[in-house]
Amino acid sequence: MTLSITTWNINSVRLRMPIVADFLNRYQPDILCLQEIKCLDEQFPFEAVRALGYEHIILHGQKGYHGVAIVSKIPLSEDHRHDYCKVGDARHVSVIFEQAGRRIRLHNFYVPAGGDEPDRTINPKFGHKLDFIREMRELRAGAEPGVSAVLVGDLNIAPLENDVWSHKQMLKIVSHTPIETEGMLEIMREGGWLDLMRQDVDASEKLYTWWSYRAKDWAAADRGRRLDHIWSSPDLGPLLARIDILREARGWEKPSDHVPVTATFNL
DNA sequence: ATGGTTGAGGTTCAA
Repeated sequence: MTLSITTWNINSVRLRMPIVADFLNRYQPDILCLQEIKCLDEQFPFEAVRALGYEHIILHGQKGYHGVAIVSKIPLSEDHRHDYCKVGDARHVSVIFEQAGRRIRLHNFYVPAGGDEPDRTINPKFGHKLDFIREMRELRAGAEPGVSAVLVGDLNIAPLENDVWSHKQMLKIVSHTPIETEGMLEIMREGGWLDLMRQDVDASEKLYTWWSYRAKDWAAADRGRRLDHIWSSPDLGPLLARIDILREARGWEKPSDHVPVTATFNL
């Protein structure tokens, strides 16, 4: 039995519903995790999503900014929303589901972008990002006995040299500064998480999930970053069948600046 | 070194 989970920063789910429908119709993942839905819970396009066969919907919405959603063909239970840094942002939701007799906790994150200046003394948004990822260290892949774990989302950090188009030129750019990349590796080490994308694609290869809207020609310049991630507890590592990064979605009509990333498991 | 684009909700912020 297989299990497929997609993560996608959608940058307004209401505006982007046509490409969400195209994606779900074509690829049919079991579960889709969205970030930056940019709407209140009651504004979510429930009917359109349910009509596509995704009847189980868990939201943590917010007016205008942020917001995360999990839509699923598989029933979802035990949903939680953690208010990181206690600022009232909708940046996390988690659920438990069951597939092939296995219970899995799924976390969906939208980590703060952190602004432009990588110095918390002059940029509070960068400080917030550092505090947020520090708090994420508490999250253990093995927190619940008998329950496997998957963590996905837009983590807004590209941790490895080949997660950015130029390591050297990006070292002082927010998303690839050492304090962020080391902080992310520390979350993984302390929490016992596996980086499933890098299990599938060697660290020597460039790997991107996001391309800026500001480039004249995103595909030609190809100055991407790997900001979106799929992690799991160690027991799921050997069960990973493949990772698919849908680069072509960056070229769709009215695209998000992030593309869908899907992990498929053989359970 | 700089500026470039997008979305939501309003004449500006966050990304």
